[in-house]
Amino acid sequence: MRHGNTTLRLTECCGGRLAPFFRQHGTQIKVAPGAVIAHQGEAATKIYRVVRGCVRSTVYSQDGDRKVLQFLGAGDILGLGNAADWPASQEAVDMVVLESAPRHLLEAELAADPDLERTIRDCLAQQIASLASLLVLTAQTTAVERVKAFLQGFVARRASTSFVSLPMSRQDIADHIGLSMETVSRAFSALKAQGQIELRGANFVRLIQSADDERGFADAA
Amino acid sequence: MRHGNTTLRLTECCGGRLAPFFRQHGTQIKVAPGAVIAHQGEAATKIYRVVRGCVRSTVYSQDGDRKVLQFLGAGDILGLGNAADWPASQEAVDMVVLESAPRHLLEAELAADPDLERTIRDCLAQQIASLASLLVLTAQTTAVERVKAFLQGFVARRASTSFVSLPMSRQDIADHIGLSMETVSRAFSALKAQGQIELRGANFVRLIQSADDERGFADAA
DNA sequence: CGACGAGTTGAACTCAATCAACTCTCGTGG
DNA sequence: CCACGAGAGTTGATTGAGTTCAACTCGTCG
Repeated sequence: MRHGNTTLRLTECCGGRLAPFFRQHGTQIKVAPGAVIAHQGEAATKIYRVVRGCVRSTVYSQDGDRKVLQFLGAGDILGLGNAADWPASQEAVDMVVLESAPRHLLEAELAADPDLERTIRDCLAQQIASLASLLVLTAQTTAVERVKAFLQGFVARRASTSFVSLPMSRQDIADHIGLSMETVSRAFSALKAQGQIELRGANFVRLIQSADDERGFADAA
Repeated sequence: MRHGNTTLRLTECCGGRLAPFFRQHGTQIKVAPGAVIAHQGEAATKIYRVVRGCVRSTVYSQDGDRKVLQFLGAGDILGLGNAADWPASQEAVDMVVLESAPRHLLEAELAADPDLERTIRDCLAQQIASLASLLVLTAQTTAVERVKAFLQGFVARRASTSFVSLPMSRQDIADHIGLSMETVSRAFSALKAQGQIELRGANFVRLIQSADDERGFADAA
């Protein structure tokens, strides 16, 4: 089965354009690895912008099953959807620095600045595209393909040809792409054995460009 | 970890509030079952509102694998994301009636009416929730559970306690929830055998309320 | 009526989940 | 400084749910 890579890229889309807003109204906070920034179901009164580190959006079902919807990095925004409550928990993967601002200030700003509305709509559309990509990725057949596609998507955002840090655990990746931790680990080993990736420790990867890494999806929504 | 239930409900959210816009600017068209309303990748110059029938948003990958992102019904809007191209193909499942309007007219309207912006943002947020639910549903373990959850989600939108029409094929459902057609069929049979659903032909279902269905996917809100 | 497509059912197989053992790294305290 | 322990990650063996291929049924439309 031939699959193109599913570009995961979201983000940095309107994050950049919201930077002035946060510079004006935001206060900076620091969150320790594993700590929860916002609980699923809680009232969402603030919005955040990731300055540094990696955040995972996680949905929990009744029985404790986890699903990681996305990993957010520098420039990404949390809390743009205008639901009253957080639809997912937002958790720090590593040491995270955030800018936070009250939601109502954004609403005020929006009323004044129509361009900002457009920006936010773009950002939401981007998020839709990102989730759609994840759905397609999840539908991809083999575990190795899924893991490879995930890595390509994640690394693409860094645009680096050398080693890239994977701050999240194997379990996080597993819960993201719908596999067990062991299978993810095996897929890493397989990709390494096939010469498709290089590992330094468990948390630094480098993708080896192979000839048939044609481009796959244009995203956007 | 106790977390709230995962609301599946999408749609009819802002569709209704866009009705006046379409009444003013829209023209009505009719699309035959199976016909394509918009091709993935094509320029998106129009937006549509479903008046009657069922539309599926489908993403195709290079090798022809299909993923059905969502089924849209009366009141739902196609083409709200402001990407230049359609991110997915929009296809008529059964006989569909649509209202269509040029995109630029909506843009013009938006500039004039700030409430409309808000409406659209709500609708996009809703779509994000819907995709997130699908991701969680896909992560759910067994095939039978997935099919049951799909049916509950689909029927919930009709709010009917009697038989509901399932316009889409087993293959459509399979491509939606990430199973093979045969497995979907088997799941239908199993649910029927367990007395959880009733079938009239292959395309009419009735859910049998069971005691422990209260908490499962009740959407509320 | 006949035929075609959609749906169902059956049987064999396969890939990932699961359970379990083991390694590696890193941080703590003797 | 080294021993120890804890947690993350890897690897192995087994099992099972879902895929696949194939036969068959059913309903619909010419």
